[in-house]
Amino acid sequence: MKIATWNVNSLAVRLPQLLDWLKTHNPDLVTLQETKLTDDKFPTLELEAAGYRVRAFGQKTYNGVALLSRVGEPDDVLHNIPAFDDASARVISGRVNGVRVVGAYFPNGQAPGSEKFAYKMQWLRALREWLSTELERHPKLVLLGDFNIAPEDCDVHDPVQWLGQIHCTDEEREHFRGLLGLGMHDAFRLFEQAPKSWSWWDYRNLAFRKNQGLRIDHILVSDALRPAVKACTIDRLPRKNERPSDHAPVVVELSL
DNA sequence: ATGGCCTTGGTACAAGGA
Repeated sequence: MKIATWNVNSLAVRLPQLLDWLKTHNPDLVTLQETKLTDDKFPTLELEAAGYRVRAFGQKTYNGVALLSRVGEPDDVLHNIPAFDDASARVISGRVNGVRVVGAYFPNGQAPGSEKFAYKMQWLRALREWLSTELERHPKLVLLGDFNIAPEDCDVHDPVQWLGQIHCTDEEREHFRGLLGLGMHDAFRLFEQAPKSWSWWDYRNLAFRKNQGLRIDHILVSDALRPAVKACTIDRLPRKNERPSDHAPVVVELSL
């Protein structure tokens, strides 16, 4: 079973690239972030024609997430974090083949000390509390998406420049470790990886060409799934497209 | 050099992203 996550930065712009990528990689489950589409504008027919069941949770202009499955209809589908009132469409979760999949677009946070940073911290607290109960109900759980957190200095092209900056603050990293503390594992780090592996590169400054990026898109698997994890990779190729998303897809392979 | 680019909304440039 292959599960993928991709922040497409507007599905209206990136749909052809997504369809290409699905055809090439045939993932069983996909979560998307920053679709930036209301559900009535979601390209459901095109994705169904590509073999996927489609669940979208979006809004105008910003945010927006989706869950695609070609291994059966997701059930128990939830939008956002229950008990956390949120104006943004950030989380979609569903159960497929006994696996709870939680696809999330974590808040950006803008800058430490800002109101948006405070919202990010509240959101992260609510996510962790919800996931701790969710894991009791669904031991086989995958949390994946754009976390907007670079967990360690090795996930940052220039840790000195990024010291204390958004994505790299101690508070954000503490929350990431808190998620691991629930019994989750960063699938990418279960394997030997090339140094300077990023999932996001700034559109500016030729950052991709210079490989100056961050690893902020992640796939966390629960204790119960860890033995099943066979590989985890970041696919840089779509970043070389003519009008790329600034994020690359991340893929995990499970023997399920 | 407190920015460089891309997307949206809307039709000029501001906001947001990361």
